[in-house]
Amino acid sequence: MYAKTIGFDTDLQALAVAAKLLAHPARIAIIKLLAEKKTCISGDIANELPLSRATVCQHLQELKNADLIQGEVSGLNVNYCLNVEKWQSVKAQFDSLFDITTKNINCNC
Amino acid sequence: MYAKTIGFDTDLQALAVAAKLLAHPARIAIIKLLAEKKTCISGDIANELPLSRATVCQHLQELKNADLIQGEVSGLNVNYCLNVEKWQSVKAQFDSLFDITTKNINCNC
DNA sequence: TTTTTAATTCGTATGTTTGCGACATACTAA
DNA sequence: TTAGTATGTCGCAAACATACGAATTAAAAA
Repeated sequence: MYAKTIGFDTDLQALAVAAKLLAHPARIAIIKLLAEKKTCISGDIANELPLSRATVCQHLQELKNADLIQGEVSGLNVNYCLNVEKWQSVKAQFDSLFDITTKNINCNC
Repeated sequence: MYAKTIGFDTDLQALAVAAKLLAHPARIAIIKLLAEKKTCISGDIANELPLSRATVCQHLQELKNADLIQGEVSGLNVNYCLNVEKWQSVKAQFDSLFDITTKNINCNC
């Protein structure tokens, strides 16, 4: 029942998946931190967010599973890194939606 | 516990809320339909989507509660309409995120 | 080797979203 | 009025998401 995505266009489904990744402030915050390169270390990221280490780690894994970030072990630490290409492609998907929907809008129904 | 958004910046929370609206293909499809003005009538929208009428109605109400669309009764039908200003502001929020995160990325951690 | 430290996974509790049939509402037409 | 049609709401079930303490893993330091 849930997430009955079959029947929708593939690109629509992909965009919905991308949107879901951004549907939590913690994940947006992580992406911003990595992009601004304020910190890369898992523990530091956790310290920046008002959530427990375990929860932050969960969000990190979610972004990692989506290939939006990458983690590299460095001794006792793990350095995370934004996957720039993937992030650009997410941007492109949103841009495409906004391009289509902000052109020739003529709402008079 | 869930949705522990307190502690995050307000704009971050707002963007997460906007992203959640786009986190289902049905809702993206509805927005596209209204923007492309293929149809405005509730029933026609439902017919375009691979979901039951009740479910589509639910998604419509969700978008309406977020003030992203408006519904106007016309006899026995209800014509929906994209709230262009709100949609533009959603676009602006995403644009802002992508602007910040695609400038000066220097991932070498 | 033992201890400490950082990160992650596990288990669990709880809240949220999705989907739909059935019912309710409200307007139209006969 | 009665029947028909278009919408929307309710209530339930299932799937999913979030949060965190506790246990686990793995590397560094003592």
